[in-house]
Amino acid sequence: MPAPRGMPIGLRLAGVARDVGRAFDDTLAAAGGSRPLWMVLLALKSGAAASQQQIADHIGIRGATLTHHLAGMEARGLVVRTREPGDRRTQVVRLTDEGERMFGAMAEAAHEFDQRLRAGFTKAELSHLDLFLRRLQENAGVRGAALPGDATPP
Amino acid sequence: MPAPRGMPIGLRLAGVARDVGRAFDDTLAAAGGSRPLWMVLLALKSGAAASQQQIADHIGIRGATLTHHLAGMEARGLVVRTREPGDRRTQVVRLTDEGERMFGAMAEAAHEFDQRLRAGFTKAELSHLDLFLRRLQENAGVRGAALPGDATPP
DNA sequence: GCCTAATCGTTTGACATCTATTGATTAGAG
DNA sequence: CTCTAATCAATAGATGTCAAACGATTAGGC
Repeated sequence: MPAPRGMPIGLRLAGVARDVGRAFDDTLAAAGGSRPLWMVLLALKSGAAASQQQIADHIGIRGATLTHHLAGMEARGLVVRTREPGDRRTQVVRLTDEGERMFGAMAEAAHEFDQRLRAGFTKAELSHLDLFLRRLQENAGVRGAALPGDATPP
Repeated sequence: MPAPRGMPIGLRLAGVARDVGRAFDDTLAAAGGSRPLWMVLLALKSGAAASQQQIADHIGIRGATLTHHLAGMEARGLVVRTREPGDRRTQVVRLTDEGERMFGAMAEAAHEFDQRLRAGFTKAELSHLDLFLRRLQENAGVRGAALPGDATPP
């Protein structure tokens, strides 16, 4: 059977993402939140998403998963869900004042983490890394969710 | 509060890894397996790990998680766990013939997937990508598990 | 030999995620 | 207006993962 020559790039990616993700989880936990919570807050604050459907698409998770997260966040007083008047299937999600404060606390932590990740990278290297990652995503053949900073899809 | 300038690199990494991982999961599922199962088989076949402790360290998951995976694999007849004679705390894990066959089926699928991921990359680019990913891992400050292809740690 | 600390694997419970299904609502055709 | 198909969110169950706690075993000091 074929033995992969050199390190399978997918394994490297998964391993690094796991480790970086764990560190980020710890960072967000220290700020009182969690990664799913941060992603929801970020989607709402960025204005890229307002309905549950949009948030789930934006983050790249399933609607069922988001329902669970929002249930917890609403119970915690961070968001409020209301039915959209023109289409009662749709739940619109809005941040509460407490949610705004939570975002602020986590945004600072997230920014510092990002700066930390960038240590030792030149602008050109970051640009190349971004390009490489996108190419991997395309090669995998899965159409990923739009992420903050991506050009708005048509 | 500081707004991250440009796309946070950690989010890009997490998003791409999620998408690539999902595609890999689908690939392995089509071959009759799953990613955790593949990682365990790979660790055993590579000779890098024999005890549960070693496998968990090698893959980068907790011992509790591995216990669950191995329970399923043993029930499926893919592995056999035995107590090491010189230290009865330690479980040694061995592949069965069925486990060998499963590995063969999945190795081919994994190899093709890896080739697919590498499409459009030059050797130099792959080398740079590997370097960048390792740097991210170091920057995150989490000592990751040794992965197949890494130099053996002292 | 006795005791304490460390190690290994297992069990329990919680979190995040997905698939499949369901109920409510809306869209579109006739 | 009626009916079918599509959409949105919620529910239930399964998978993968982790932390904490536990029991069994080993290591090391006295």
